[in-house]
Amino acid sequence: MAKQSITSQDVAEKAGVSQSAVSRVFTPGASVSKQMESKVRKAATELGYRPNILARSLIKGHSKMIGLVVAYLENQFYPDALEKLSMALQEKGYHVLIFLASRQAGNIDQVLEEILDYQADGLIMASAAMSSSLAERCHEAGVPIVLFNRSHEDERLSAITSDNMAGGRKLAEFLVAGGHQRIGYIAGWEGASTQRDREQGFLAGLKVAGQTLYRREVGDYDFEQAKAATRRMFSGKKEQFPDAVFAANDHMAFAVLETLRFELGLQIPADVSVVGYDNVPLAAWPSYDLTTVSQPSKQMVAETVAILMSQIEEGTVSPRCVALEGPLVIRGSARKPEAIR
Amino acid sequence: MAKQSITSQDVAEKAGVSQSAVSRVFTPGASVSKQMESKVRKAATELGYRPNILARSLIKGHSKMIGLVVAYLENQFYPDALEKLSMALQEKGYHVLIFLASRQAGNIDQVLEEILDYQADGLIMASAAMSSSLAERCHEAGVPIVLFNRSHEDERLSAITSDNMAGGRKLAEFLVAGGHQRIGYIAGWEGASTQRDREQGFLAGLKVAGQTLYRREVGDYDFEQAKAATRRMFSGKKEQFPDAVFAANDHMAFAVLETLRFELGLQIPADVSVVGYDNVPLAAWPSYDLTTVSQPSKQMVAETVAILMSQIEEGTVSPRCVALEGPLVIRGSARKPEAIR
DNA sequence: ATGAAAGCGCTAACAA
DNA sequence: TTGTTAGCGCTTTCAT
Repeated sequence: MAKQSITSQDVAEKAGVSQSAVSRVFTPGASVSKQMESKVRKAATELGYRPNILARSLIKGHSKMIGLVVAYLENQFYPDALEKLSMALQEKGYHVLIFLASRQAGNIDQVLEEILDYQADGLIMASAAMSSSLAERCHEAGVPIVLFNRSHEDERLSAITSDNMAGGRKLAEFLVAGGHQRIGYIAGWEGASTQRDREQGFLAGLKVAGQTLYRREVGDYDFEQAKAATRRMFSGKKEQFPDAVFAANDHMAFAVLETLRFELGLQIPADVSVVGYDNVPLAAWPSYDLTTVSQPSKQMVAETVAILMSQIEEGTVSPRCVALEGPLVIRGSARKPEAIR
Repeated sequence: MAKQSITSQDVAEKAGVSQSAVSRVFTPGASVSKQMESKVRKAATELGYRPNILARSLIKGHSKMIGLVVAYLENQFYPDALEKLSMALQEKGYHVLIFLASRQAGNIDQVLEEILDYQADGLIMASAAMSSSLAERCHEAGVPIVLFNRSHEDERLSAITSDNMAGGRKLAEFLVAGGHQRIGYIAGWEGASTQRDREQGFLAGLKVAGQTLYRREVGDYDFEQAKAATRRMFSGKKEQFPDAVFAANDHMAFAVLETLRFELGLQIPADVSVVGYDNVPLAAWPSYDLTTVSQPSKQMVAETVAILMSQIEEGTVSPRCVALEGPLVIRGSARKPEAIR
């Protein structure tokens, strides 16, 4: 087994030129003559030579790798985002060093350090929190960080989200317009900015209509916990059940729907309306047909990559926070305003 | 912005020792005295020093990075596997450099080369095909490859799958025992070994019972295509509809269920039984309640990592092919044998 | 146990 | 345009 890889030196000898000539041929924008180019390339392909990126990175001071931290892959929003992010970065010549954060995020900082040890040029945090001391460290090391689908009070961090407040408000307005009077809310993980903002917007929307939250339970953005939350919310007298539920994301909304239909035997939306947030692919499947707010993930990814690139390439460390508005997607899981005319 | 990172030289100066002493402190298993250790560590933490892994990799000849190629993240089997794989590798001190293969897999080889340029110590191919010339290249470079959920005829490649033939057979036996007479099959992507093996096992199972396939359509492991395949399969006279369908994976089975219920108004399993393969989380949700074969993803991941580690660390390049058997998970989407007694 | 010195494979001045 | 030389930050002989 020939573990030894081919070096530029090998190519140089074969082509009868200097080692640096070989380097130049593989360095975009270096000055090489036509014949040198072809001579070297010939030798290189014959030997199967490819430059060692690690050595290049060591000199250039950048690795063309982006660290990506992501959790909750069960929530289909994230695999989808991961795919888009990875594709977009690849197009820019970057590659993704991934870390899956587990639920008990104790080890996150440690692994982030490891990612930094690999000289990652930037960091994307899709969900998951990091300590502000680490944020400090990254800042000092000149490694830009952008939060994806999370906002943060820290001045040094860029953050891309959808406009969760506006989205929450739209949902409230829609439910109110649909004639709902007893509106419940299944909260996500309380530590998440998405949870906070969606709820805040939702409450504001209700308030404008002179309503308040009828019931509230916490589902922690988790499927099983959302089922439990639903059971709690729909306990007691049937007449006092909520007539509408907003689950802070689609993933939980599915749990709500499953529980309502199959455990409590309720009709959707005749007995109770359900709305979610994210517009994951599943939301469009007829079984769920979920009314929800669409996260503009394509734009979110584009913004994320753009900010990262500008911070890396221009050395700009002026953090930007962007909240992209996403449309309300009206489907069949909630009674519509027209229906009550 | 202090883009300059702290080097072992900086630490050495601060601690008043040689640079190589610093290196030894951070090299597990090197001989350093207690006082040297503490002196260096003190200076290191004060400066916030961490070794540059790229430089280390350049010397050691390995990067502690594993390249991972994955596609079809909509099929929840893969996010789940990705998570497990990443976790398991992390525990071994490896990190994952990921590449999302797009459907039009033309560029796969190119990106694989890029991953190799990063001196990845090994490669995991979860789905997606690679040219045999590239496999050759990896072999020559001494980079072990293991196929995850795909088998391959190439001698040089290790491959971990579930026992797709056995799984297909179990499903056939189950449907036959359930009294079904007109059994249809929605095939996955014809280029995939999983598709081939599941179908082969399924056909063998039918044959034992004296049956043959009633209808067959191709769904390419894609949701929309599986819907179209279902429409084709259930066209014509209602009396001639299949009474059972095996979709080559759960992802397509969901499409079948949606189409049958909401477009054709059929009852499951009263009018037609549906079974899938993978046992993704969604299969357990009451809306689908899908009878399926479970892929033992935990064991598959463990085997994959074990093989990779042994090939990397021992330099063994004796490819192993493993097919792990997974149980039939009986739920409500298919008529059960008891029901016809 | 420690320091000096020689590279790992490459890029980037510097000459020529 | 090309070759020569000096490193990038680290590990690893080799002396001491």
